[in-house]
Amino acid sequence: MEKMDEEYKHFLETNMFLQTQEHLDSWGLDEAFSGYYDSSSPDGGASSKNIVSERNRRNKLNQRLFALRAVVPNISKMDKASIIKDAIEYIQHLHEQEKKIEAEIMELQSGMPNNINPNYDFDQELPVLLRSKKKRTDQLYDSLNSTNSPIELLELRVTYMGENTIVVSLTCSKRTDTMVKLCEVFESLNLKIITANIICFSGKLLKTVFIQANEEDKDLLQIKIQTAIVALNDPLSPTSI
Amino acid sequence: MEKMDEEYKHFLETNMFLQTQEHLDSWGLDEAFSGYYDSSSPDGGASSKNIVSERNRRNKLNQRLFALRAVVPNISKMDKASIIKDAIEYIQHLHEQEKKIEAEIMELQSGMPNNINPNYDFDQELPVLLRSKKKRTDQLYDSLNSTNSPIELLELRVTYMGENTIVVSLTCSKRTDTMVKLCEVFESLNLKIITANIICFSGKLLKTVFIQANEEDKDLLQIKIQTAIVALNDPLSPTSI
DNA sequence: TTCCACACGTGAAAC
DNA sequence: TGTTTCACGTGTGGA
Repeated sequence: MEKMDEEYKHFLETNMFLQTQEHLDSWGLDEAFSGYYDSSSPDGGASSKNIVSERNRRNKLNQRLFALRAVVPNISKMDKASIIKDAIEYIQHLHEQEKKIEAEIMELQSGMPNNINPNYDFDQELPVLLRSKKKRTDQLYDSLNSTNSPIELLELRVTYMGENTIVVSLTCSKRTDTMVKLCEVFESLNLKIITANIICFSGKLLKTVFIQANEEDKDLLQIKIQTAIVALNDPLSPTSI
Repeated sequence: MEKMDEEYKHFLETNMFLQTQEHLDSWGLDEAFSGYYDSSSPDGGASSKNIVSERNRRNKLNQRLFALRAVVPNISKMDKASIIKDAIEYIQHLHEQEKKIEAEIMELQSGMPNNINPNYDFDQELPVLLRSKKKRTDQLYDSLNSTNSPIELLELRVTYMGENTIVVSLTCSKRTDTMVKLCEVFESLNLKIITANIICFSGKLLKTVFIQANEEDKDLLQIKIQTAIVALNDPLSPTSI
């Protein structure tokens, strides 16, 4: 039995060579062989299903690792561990870069929150912030993509303007009840609103709200607005955090 | 011998439970045990080194996978394959995002060269851009930093909104004659202005202008506004381009 | 030769 | 129940 396993193993590896033309790739892309043993194993009976299952699992894992290698540039060593390591470093690199760019854009828009750029997704700008915040952001992302919600948020910016004033500027699709729901959101937050303004244009609603608040309240305010909109779009979801 | 292995295995897993307090994490973070078998295995001699080597290799791999899970948000399942899958999707997500942001900054930079951010290098983000553009950017940068100009432009965005309408949104410092000079600029450009609005706040002027124009005119309009402001600030310089 | 990385089969545990 | 996932020891082939 061991002899047969060995032969099968060699057969498999040899075929991998032929398939990938590179011995360094020998541990990936053998999904086509997953059904081989399966068809020739009505003899084993007992644990042969476990064998093929395990083999499929390993193949899947290697396939994933292969795919991971594909999306990460500058992979020096083809090592399994090295691939994961490079992927980690690459993600961290992207995080840093994102943080930099976020600071850049933050500064760019700090003086002028109510600019309109419809094809830009704002919540992708929050990179390595607090995990809870990120989670909430993702919930928001899911919620805003539900096309039947009254508020489809396209952009949200909260900027401190100095003199204890925060400017909230948001863009959303113009739908039925959007305007009233939007007002309800800001009503519910019990803010000290100095002045507010809504412009309707080109199927979009642009709302600008000047709020009396401290600079430290900026982030909290943004979170509160986001969660309020999410809760309004999807009252069933437990967005209590 | 198998019996002993089994016992050791159970011992290890039990300790993992105690260590991680969660059975889902049972396959990670056992680096502390890597030296255990090593010290108690002068008896085997032959292949026991291979055993401990293989164990170390597995531990390293699991550790890496654990670290990978840490840098990827939204990991739903703790599955090995799922972790890699989520990592792949996350990297692809970041790639898309990067592309978007690069386009965004491209637009920002081409439309608003007089932004101030000394500690960020645009050249890192824009690899093969035209050099002439960059040169012109520097010229404009010099012009805006003359603190005695009536218009110190802080931000300028020109966006096509659909329905033959372009929205110009700009921010500048509030100084003497800024408002009238700003109006003169837009007067001089002979545009089909639908509506315009200026908000003065916190030492800044925020001006929004809706202009009837085609989408193709967007970039040209942006340049015209920039050059008009520059020419207004420094009438002596030959900013005819 | 040793070292390293891998695929394999196997039993157990979790869902 | 069975299916899935895991760690383990082992043998193999390439540096």
